[in-house]
Amino acid sequence: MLLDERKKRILHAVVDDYINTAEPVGSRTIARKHELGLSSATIRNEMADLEDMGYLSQPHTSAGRVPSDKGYRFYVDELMNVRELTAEEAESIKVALENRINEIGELVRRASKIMSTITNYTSVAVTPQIRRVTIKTARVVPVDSEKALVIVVTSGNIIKNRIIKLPESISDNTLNRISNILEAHLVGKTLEKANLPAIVSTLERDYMPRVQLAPIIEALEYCFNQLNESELYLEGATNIFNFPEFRDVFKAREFLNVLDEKQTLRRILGSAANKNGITVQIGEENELDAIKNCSLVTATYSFGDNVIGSIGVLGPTRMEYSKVVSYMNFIRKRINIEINRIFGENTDE
Amino acid sequence: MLLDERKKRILHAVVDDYINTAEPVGSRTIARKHELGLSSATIRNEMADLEDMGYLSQPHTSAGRVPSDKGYRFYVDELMNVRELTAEEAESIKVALENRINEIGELVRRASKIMSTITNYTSVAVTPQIRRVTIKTARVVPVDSEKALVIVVTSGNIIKNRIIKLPESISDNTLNRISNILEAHLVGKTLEKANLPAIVSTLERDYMPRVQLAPIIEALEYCFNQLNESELYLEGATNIFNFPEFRDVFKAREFLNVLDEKQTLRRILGSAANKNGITVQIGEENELDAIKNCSLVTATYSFGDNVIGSIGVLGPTRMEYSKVVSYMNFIRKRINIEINRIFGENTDE
DNA sequence: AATTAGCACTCTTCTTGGTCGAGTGCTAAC
DNA sequence: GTTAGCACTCGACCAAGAAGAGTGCTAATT
Repeated sequence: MLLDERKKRILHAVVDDYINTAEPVGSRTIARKHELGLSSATIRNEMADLEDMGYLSQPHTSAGRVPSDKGYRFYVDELMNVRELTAEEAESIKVALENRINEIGELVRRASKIMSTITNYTSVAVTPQIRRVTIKTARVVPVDSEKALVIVVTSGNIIKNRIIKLPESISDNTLNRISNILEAHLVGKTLEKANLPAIVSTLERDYMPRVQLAPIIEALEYCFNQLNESELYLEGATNIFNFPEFRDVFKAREFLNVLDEKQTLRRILGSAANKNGITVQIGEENELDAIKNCSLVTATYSFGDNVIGSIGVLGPTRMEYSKVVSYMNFIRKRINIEINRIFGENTDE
Repeated sequence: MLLDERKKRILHAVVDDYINTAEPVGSRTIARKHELGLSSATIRNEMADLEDMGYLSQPHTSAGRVPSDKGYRFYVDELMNVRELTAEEAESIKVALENRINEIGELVRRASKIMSTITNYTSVAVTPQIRRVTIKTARVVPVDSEKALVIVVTSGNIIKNRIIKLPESISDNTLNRISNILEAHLVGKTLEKANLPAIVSTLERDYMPRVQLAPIIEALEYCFNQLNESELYLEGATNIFNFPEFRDVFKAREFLNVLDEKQTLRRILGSAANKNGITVQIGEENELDAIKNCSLVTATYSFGDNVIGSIGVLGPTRMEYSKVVSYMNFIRKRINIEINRIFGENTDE
């Protein structure tokens, strides 16, 4: 059954009110605060209908109404007003995201930080875990007489490095030669296509003893593994204490425990990353039991046609959806723009 | 006034009991659990004395006794048994700290992690912020046609790097020449003694236009700044939820907020770092109001004769001091040993 | 036929008062 | 000096009652 205009207006009012106050909303309150031109009795009848339809629920018989997950869902899909940011808001975010950032990790971290401070919820973000990332350089740099540094830089300027201990002193020239061979084999390749055994045999043909190569190859593998692992940023974890729904220590603890499980968080964000654009997951819609009283707004960001990562805002189901989505929309666009700048048009086709 | 043997035994019993149960300890409990050969009445009298002297206090008239900060202080200084770790405990920590760690940051982070999981409290650690750190290498490595990577490695194998955008394409050879000049000027120097202007003039004498040098110098400065900033690691923040003293949300929030303020934490740890060895700060002895119901056990670690950083365990004043100190003793020793290994005897005199 | 006023009813929250039990402090006996 | 005994204190717990917010239903109104 569809909702008529009046029911929509009332549902809208209830959700707005509950989001603001965190208290069950009564018919009188609606009649007073919102100019609907209806008496509390009429509203009462409508609210009873909305409850029958599953959009609202009552904590107990003589309390006001609280939106159900279905109610929030309808609100998010049909009712809420997503606004454009003002010129000033837009500008300040824009500046914060383009200022001196040459690295994709830093970009995503800052975006997450911004979302968390603006919305007062918890923000989570993952850096790209892109198999498509290509290697821009891979070198071995001498550090001292017995140690060297293996460096890998990929498109997006993601840098990984690893100190290695050389089995015996190797001359700078030799390291340079090795670096050149590494680059010849690796530059422009994706991680998947990197063929380490081929490098080993080329180097051996060049009279490099295998024992000296071992730590270098090991370090390269280490760097590649690190590149495959996306990093996860978390901001504003303690913001939940601002919300009455978490004034119970057990609730708060459960929430914070979820945030401690990086692996789980990554999965949650990842599952939203399949879809394009902005996704809102409300309460029971979340897979994870521990956040079934929370909502998660995620946005994906892309390079070219490929979704490469996502950023999310996690808060109580009683979330300021319109605010979060409005900002998320904008930030998402900015991230995409900045990513294109960082990856650079010419180095990655 | 000094405490006689019997008072000490009773105080010891009260503190032990309270640490275990978190409930005020009554005279009957002591008489029953601990074989002191005294009736509850006698113990009652002694406890009244201990209260007069300030070692114990009563939450309310008809409750048992709770140790005061002064009581804990006496316990820590005179009563508690610090034990040696068993061979197995020692071995497993030893292995965890030497396994594949070539970097001082990673070492400290793992030590912190170990302390937090073993003790179930929150652990904090700062990496060295050493002006005495010397530069082992400084290079500019080409990344692609328009970007390069500036790398600085110091003793202790602390690595910092920064991507720069070159104003115009510079050949690999030139970058190599620049790297050589950087190394000539910087290797073996401490950060303080690094003379960037001298490098600029040397490079200019070598016909490098200043505009091309600017981003390189800037990146070096960035790396040096990063090196001056010590990193801070935090483990087991949510452990506080295990303790009844934090079942009040406001308490928990206050505690977690302190942990969010990296700057404050650094100061707290730093102020303990003046002293040598292990320090225990109990309740009101802490500067910071927000942790006046907590105790902090800190240990410093050193390279050579210089204290270069510290690691701390933060928990309720009702802390298992003897356990924490026992483990801290051992971990501190291990960190010192590993640091000497990582810094290496020959590269830093 | 839709809306509204009115009212009885329900359920939570807050307060009050009373009991229970743990633990103390004091006194007198050992 | 130690201990048994007892009156006393105070928080924890529970039940009963009052207050208040909000509902659902019925009957009156538009």
